[in-house]
Amino acid sequence: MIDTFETQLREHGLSVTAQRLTLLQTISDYPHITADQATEIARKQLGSISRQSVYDTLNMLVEKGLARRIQPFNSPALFEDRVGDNHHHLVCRNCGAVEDVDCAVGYRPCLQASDDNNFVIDEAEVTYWGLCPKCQSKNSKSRKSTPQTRKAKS
Amino acid sequence: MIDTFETQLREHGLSVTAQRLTLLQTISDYPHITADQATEIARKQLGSISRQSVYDTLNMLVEKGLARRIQPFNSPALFEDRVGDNHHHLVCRNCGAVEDVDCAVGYRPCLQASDDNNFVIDEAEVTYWGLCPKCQSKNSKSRKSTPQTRKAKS
DNA sequence: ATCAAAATTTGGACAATGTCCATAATTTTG
DNA sequence: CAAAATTATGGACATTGTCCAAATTTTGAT
Ligand SMILES: [Mn+2]
Ligand SMILES: [Mn+2]
Ligand SMILES: [Zn+2]
Ligand SMILES: [Zn+2]
Repeated sequence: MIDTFETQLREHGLSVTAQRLTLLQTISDYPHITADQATEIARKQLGSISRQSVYDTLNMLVEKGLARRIQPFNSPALFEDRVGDNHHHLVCRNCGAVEDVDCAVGYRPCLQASDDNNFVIDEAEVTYWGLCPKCQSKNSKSRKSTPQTRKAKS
Repeated sequence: MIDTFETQLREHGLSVTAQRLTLLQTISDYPHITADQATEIARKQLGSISRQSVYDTLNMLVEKGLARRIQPFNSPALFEDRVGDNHHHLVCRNCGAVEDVDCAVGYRPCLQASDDNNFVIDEAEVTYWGLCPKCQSKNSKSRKSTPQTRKAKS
């Protein structure tokens, strides 16, 4: 799988470095991860990596279309490797949990704004706000930020 | 008009203070304003107001449904007084300009997620990303720095 | 109008997230 | 392998926002 990552990097004219390969693996394993969490995980692989490299790499991956960045209120940016399918996100107002949700209407329907004000639109980001099942029952008044610990994708 | 603001505050069980009246006026005058910009403007009215009061007040107005907060990537939170109509936003990737755009399909259509994962959804935030007319013509002169655009050592 | 309780405001410290910059190290090119 | 290009590093710095305890203002009841 790391091999595919190398190919992806080369196809985009990017140097192949251990840092980039590791971060590609990381966002593949942990969807909706913060830069900080990615740093922590990458460090277990690499021994060390600078914070700046993590930001540079994640930003660059987004730029190249190899990763996607979402930014819910009250949360640092989250990164994921699921790109190109224009999917959306459910975000819990209480605990910050994030879930993927497929586009409601079909292929990139949201790119049709009612009036584009002469903007050239390339993406529609949809965030559904609410309460996750756990926070509905717990009725918990607690917590505000700090994305919770995440489990790796199986 | 300040009178209406006073009524609004009382109806929500809130004390009426010069700071709150001024900020209500401010977000009415300047849609999509940052907390910092609001502070600057409010200070011209009031002489002084603490940063904390501005945040407290704006957050509280959002909480009470008297204001709305949007948070585009790479931008501080923006506040506006246009609430309850589920309108959306165009954001320029280059200069950050924000424009209102009415809901494409009708009344709160976006609250219909294809699969709600058992979340209780109360809002759908839609952000259309692209380039504003000005930035389309100006080309990439004022682009923000990315790993790719950073200068090599001199 | 006056007073005490409740609510709000203030300022300074602090936290979180992210970028800038110069230099060092690594990777790619030839 | 050496030169050139690219990338990584770390430390300073900027921005945005919150925490906290003391001071002030507002409210509600005499
Ligand atoms: Mn996702
Ligand atoms: Mn708006
Ligand atoms: Zn939750
Ligand atoms: Zn623009």
